[in-house]
Amino acid sequence: MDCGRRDTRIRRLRRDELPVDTIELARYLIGKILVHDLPEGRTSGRIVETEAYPIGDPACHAYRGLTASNRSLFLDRGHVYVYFIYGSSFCANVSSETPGVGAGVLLRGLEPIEGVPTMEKRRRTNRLRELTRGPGRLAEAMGIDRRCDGLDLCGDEALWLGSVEGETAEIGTTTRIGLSREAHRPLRFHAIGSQFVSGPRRLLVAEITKSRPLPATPRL
DNA sequence: TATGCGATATTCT
DNA sequence: GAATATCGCATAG
Repeated sequence: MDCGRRDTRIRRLRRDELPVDTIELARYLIGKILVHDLPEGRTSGRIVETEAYPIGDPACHAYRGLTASNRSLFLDRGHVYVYFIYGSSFCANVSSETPGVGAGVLLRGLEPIEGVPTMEKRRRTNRLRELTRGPGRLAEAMGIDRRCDGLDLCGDEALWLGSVEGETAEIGTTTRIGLSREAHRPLRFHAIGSQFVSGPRRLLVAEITKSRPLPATPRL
């Protein structure tokens, strides 16, 4: 892979580039970039693990209909839904269907690109692999909390989705993690070979669905 | 590497 | 009151 003078600037994704389908979006987001610009600096990383929570899925937070807490899942695709779980962690999702339809994609793993020192400070550790591996760690490292709920990732905001040209990941498909309902469905996607994918190793062996290597992390 | 456990806050029953 | 899309630490092999 070319690691020379190529311009690796991150380009903002437009909403019309996002698939209008939860499962397709979950796959599409593997290899894309999540960026958060705050006064303390930019943090960014490559998305390496997602889970789909599609329409009609009992495990989806939108399954029982619109409430005050899950309303962001019903926004047009490309908005953030943030929730707090187990008394300890925030998790970030990307809304994934048309306005009024509730579904989302959980972001579970990120490969840090920019702002590692900021992430280390937020996470209170300097162990690289533990900065952004897992949904709660990812949100904490990126400075994502309930204030981000409802933001438009495709708008002109501090938190946004980006792309570096030419990226394609070798994507593995497995069952989702931490569920008691609908636990059998193959709705978890990950970049094969990434050190920043969560969950037990045995899950990494599952079906390979694409076959081009993830490029080297761009130096920005 | 893997398994188990306790802590914790919010939401819904 | 129960359940939960988790984390960090402990322990065993």
